[in-house]
Formats: sequence, C-alpha cells, structure tokens
Amino acid sequence: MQFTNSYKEESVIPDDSVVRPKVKIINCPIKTSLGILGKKWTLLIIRDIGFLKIQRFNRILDSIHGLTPRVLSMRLKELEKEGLIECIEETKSPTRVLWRLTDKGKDTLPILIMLTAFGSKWYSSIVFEDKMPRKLNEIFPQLETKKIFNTYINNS
Amino acid sequence: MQFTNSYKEESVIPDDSVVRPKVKIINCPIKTSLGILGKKWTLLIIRDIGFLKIQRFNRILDSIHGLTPRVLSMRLKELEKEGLIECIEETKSPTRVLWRLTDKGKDTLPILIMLTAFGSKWYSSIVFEDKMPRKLNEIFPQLETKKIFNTYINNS
DNA sequence: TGTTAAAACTATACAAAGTATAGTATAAAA
DNA sequence: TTTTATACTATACTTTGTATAGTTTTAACA
Repeated sequence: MQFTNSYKEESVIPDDSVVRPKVKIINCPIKTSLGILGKKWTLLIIRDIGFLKIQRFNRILDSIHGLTPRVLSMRLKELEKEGLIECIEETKSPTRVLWRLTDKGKDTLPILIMLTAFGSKWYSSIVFEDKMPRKLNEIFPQLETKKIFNTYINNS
Repeated sequence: MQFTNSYKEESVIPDDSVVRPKVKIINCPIKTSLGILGKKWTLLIIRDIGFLKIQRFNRILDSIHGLTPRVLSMRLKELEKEGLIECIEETKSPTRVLWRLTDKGKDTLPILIMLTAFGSKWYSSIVFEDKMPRKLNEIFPQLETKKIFNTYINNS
C-alpha cells in the first residue's frame, strides 16, 4: 500500500455533524498513519511482535499464513526504518535475532485493540467458540482497558 | 488485501507479558477486522463518509488523491455487502446517491480515531502547521473522547 | 429540440505489487 | 560430515491496482 502525499481531503467539509478538528491540519493524520501501518501484513506483524510476543523471523512466518519471507523481510525493514520496531541480537553465532516494539511501536497497540474490539463485536460468530459478541473487558479482564488510551487522552 | 481463513496465530504464545485473551478464540479478531478494513483505500473511504461527511461518489473521488472510479466502485460494493455503509437515493432523475455509515460502520470510528491519535503524536511535523504533537482532546475538544470507546468497554 | 452537463458507474490495457519457489550464508548440533 | 536452524535474497509468475476512456440516465440550458 502506497499513499501519495498531496492533500486534498480537508478541503471540502460540509456542515451537518462533521467531526471538524479545531486545529489547522496540513496532512490528514489518518492517511499519514495508514502510509506506514496500512500496508498488507504490517499490522499482523506488529500484533505478533507486540501482542503475541512472536518475535523471530521464522516464528512470524509460521504464525501468519500466506506471508512470505520476502515480504516479511521488507516489512521488518520498513518498520525498523520508521522506528516502530528494533532488533536485538540474542547470539551472533547462529545469528539469532529478536524483534521488539519501540515506544512508537507500542503506541500502535490501541489501534490493534480497537480492531480487536470491532472484530469481537461484529464477527463474534467466527471469532469466538461460543459465537457471542464480547467487549474488551471480557476478553482482557487483566488489562485496565481504559488506561490503554491514556497516551492519547489528556486527563484534565 | 486478502486474508485466508486458516488460523495458526494463537498456537504459540510465549510467556513474558503476552496479552493473552481470557476466552477461547478460534479466529484472530484483528485478522478478521483487517479482512474487511485492511484493503487499500477502505479506511479513507470510511473516513470521508463517516468523518468528513463526503458522501457522494464523485466527491469521494475528488477527496482521495490516487483513488480511481473502478476501485471506489469495488470498495463501496464490498462495504455495502459487509453492512458497513448503505446508500440512500436522493433523486432518481439524475441518479444522485448518498452513502452513509450503518451502526456497524460507525463502530469503525474508534479505529479511525486511534489512527488520528497515532499520526498526531508521531507525525505532527507533517500533520500540523505548527508541527506540535497533540492529544485527542486538543484536536477534537468538542468530542467527549473517552465516551467514544463506550461501545467497546463495559462501565461496570 | 438538440446540446451540454452532471452523476454514477463500467471496460480495457497496462503497471505495480505481492506470491511461490528456490537458493545463499552462517554456525551449531547430531 | 551431514543435517538443521536462522535470516535472509533472487527469480519468475500471478494478482491487484492504475490510467484512460466510454456508457447510461436525466435535466437544465440555448
């Protein structure tokens, strides 16, 4: 997925109940985020590394059906270049590498959580064994779900 | 973006601080959500219809640079089939159609808001005129940002 | 009463991106 | 010494997306 940089999106904003930002926006932050996160496989790779703690090249390959080594290699490089992941060398004899999220990478987790929430509500019949829709606190009772979004919301 | 349905992702869950769901998951909800929302242009089209209230075929085309009529036509059909958008005929003489989000479609807005938050924090230099990172309440003071997520979080 | 214009697509050829398969380099374990 | 594992890289092929143009319907305009 590639997005060009020219920006026409905010030019026309009609009136009725539009969610209108109160600060001047030059480039749409959604489009900007999707420029990195919107490519095929990228969010699943972040899910593996950050959520499931599947952090090695071949483990990720095993985990994501359809993903090929070439594309995984490209995506890891892109994510590393964008500062979302970093690699730590476990050993250097049989080159053993672990990938982990940076602070910037960790800030994508609220997006993954919202994708989880959406899927758990509207696709519960294929997601859950009992086919019942669930809210986030039912899926992750150990997480203080409201605190997840503190990075992005001021508590004033 | 197309994702196959076989599910191997939850098979290996190592130990340290994995976000482990407390209910049995058959298909990953993130992968499931991305099956519909993860295709190129889809989230930008939802942004137009739901956020910016750009709701007509050619208005959306004008708004999203690089999107072609063929792909827009395909995406609108996919989204309609999946029940995320519906069309209302304004007039039928010069066929004038308006697209709007269904309740299911509106439930994708928290995902868009998180993409906004991520872009506003980490790409503020290209998003905002003054290049300063911002939290959600600063961008949308009129929105009760915490309430946006009520659909997905139990208040018990 | 043509002609133009707008809306909402549809068709075709072409280009970019992703996929399948196989191969490389390194080094430890059997 | 052969096998296995890790982390890629290369090549050909297939799918998907892109650019350009065309179609249909009606309505307003000259």
